[in-house]
Amino acid sequence: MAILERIHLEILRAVDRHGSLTAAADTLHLTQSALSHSIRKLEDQLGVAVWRREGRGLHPTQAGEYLLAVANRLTPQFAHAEERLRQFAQGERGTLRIGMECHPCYQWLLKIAAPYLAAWPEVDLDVIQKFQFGGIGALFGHEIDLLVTPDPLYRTGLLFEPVFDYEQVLVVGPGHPLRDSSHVQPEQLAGEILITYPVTIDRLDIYTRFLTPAGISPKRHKLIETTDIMLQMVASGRGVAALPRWIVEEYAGQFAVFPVRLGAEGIDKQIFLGIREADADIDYLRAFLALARARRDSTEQRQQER
Amino acid sequence: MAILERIHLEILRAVDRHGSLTAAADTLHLTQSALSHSIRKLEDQLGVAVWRREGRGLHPTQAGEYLLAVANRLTPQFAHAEERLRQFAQGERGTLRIGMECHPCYQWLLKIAAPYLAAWPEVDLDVIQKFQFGGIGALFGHEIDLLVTPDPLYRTGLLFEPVFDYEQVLVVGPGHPLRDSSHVQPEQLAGEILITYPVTIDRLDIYTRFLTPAGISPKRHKLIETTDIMLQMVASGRGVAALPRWIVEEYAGQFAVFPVRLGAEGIDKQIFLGIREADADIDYLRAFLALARARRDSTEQRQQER
DNA sequence: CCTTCTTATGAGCAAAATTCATGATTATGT
DNA sequence: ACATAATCATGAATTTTGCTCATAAGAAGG
Repeated sequence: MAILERIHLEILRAVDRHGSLTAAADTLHLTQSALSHSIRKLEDQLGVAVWRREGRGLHPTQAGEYLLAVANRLTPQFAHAEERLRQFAQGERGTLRIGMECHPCYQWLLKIAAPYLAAWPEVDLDVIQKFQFGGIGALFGHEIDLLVTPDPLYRTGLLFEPVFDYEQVLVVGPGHPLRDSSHVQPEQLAGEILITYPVTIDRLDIYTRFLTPAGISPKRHKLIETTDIMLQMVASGRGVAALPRWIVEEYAGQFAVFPVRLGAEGIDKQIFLGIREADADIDYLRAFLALARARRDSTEQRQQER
Repeated sequence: MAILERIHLEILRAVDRHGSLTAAADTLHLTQSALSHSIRKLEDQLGVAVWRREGRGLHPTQAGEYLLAVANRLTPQFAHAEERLRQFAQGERGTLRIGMECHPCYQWLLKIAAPYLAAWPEVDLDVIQKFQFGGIGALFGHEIDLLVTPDPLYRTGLLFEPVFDYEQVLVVGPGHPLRDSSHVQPEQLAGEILITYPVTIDRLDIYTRFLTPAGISPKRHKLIETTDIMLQMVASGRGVAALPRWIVEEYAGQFAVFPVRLGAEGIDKQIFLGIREADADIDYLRAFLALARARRDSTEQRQQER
């Protein structure tokens, strides 16, 4: 069915550039005879001559001119495609699809993204926050390549690694009675308005690890999407929230908000990165993990210095 | 050197469209095994997987998605090129490059061109009037495919055929003493201003076949490029010219010009079409000759009816 | 659980591509 | 003008490639 092949286009181009079959054969690492046979067969199959043979010269016919134009258009695209695929093979190029399962994760990712994109110019990032079957499912189903989550699920085929430790604290406004307390007990929140991100209660540590074990509920529960607005509400005394300590510290200059330890021990949390085991040797993915790891180490050091 | 071939792109597309190797194999008239081997080899050579194999399904990897996009872009271009070349082979498509060696020829060509272009929508006309080595040379050197000339040169490799007969006449204005003469003798032009196209004298029949044999020269010789201006000059009594009788008749309504026979016998001329013998079987070229021939026959008939 | 449908794989074979050797033709240089 | 060198074409031999067949292994569906 198919008559015209890449090799024919390469031959047309080479002959055009080098002026003769013989010269073209050298650059294509074939013999003059091979090219002659090749084009002869093409001409037979198409029923049209590509060249006029005049003495020892070859001059393109109208069909040959047309075919040469096609060759000049298509041949570079083959070469380019092969180069691209080589980059894919080397792990230099690709799209890293990152799934996020927690709001603080996103704040963390923003800090990693900039240096990563600079180091891997041929890699695109794609951040996805809605999954049909949860983050783990998305990882398994190849919807994403990397999962950023506080809840690792060690399963065969998946690899998880902690990349960020932090303390989850209560955030209160400047006029709040708990503002200067060393810590807060669950009972002290019974009369409070609690502001959280709009997710189910079983994914909120302040419930699962603080209020629910003590059998306490806040007076009211408000849902707010963004961190800025949440902190604005807290600063103006309209409620309290639970957030990572480092986020509270980061916003301290902007809003009058104050961290209070949750319980005497505090609630310690970790963010994990999860990947498919099969992807463990993709360069740009390893590089992301390495960057996250390096950042973790330097952060720990800073925290110890305090 | 070259790894990626047209067949790989065809396979990628077929699998994408039909969902499985097996189904794709049917449409490509190959076995499932052939496709499997083919892509496997491609993957080995590129060092990158095209599909993730999951159970009995094939899902494109990032590289596969990219390659599919390439396939969707390039594959139709191959098909289109083959279709074009098939048209070249059938003589349905091409560019007919016509060389013109005489001014009246051009007037004649205009009449042929319209019906020809309508009948051969895929054929382009290209009219060329300047040749480095004359019309015959241009035909030999493949600068043109068809020569319209009053001077056939029968040579091996070329075919000539007369397509138009006409009488070359003297044209005079309304106040000219020769206006109603049955014919003119060379001596009567000795005191005239002769207007001709700007070509060498050996290509002007009024010299070669009328004035020069009688040893006569006109009083002055003016050169004018276009037929309209030439006739305007003649009509206003600024000189006389030599043109085909049918051109004079055609412009008779527009300008007050009158034909006078050159000598008692008149000067009879013919226009010939010349082609390369090797091109004699090109459909769109034969069609042009046939159209010219048909027109000649109908014109002769009209002339006989008078 | 068995059947069915999928892809993968290795061996053998057929076909295609390539090379080799050579001939024919035509520029080129002496 | 003639020998020389360079070109492309061609047919046969050879190598390489691609394809099919037979079959295995794995997964989906009734």
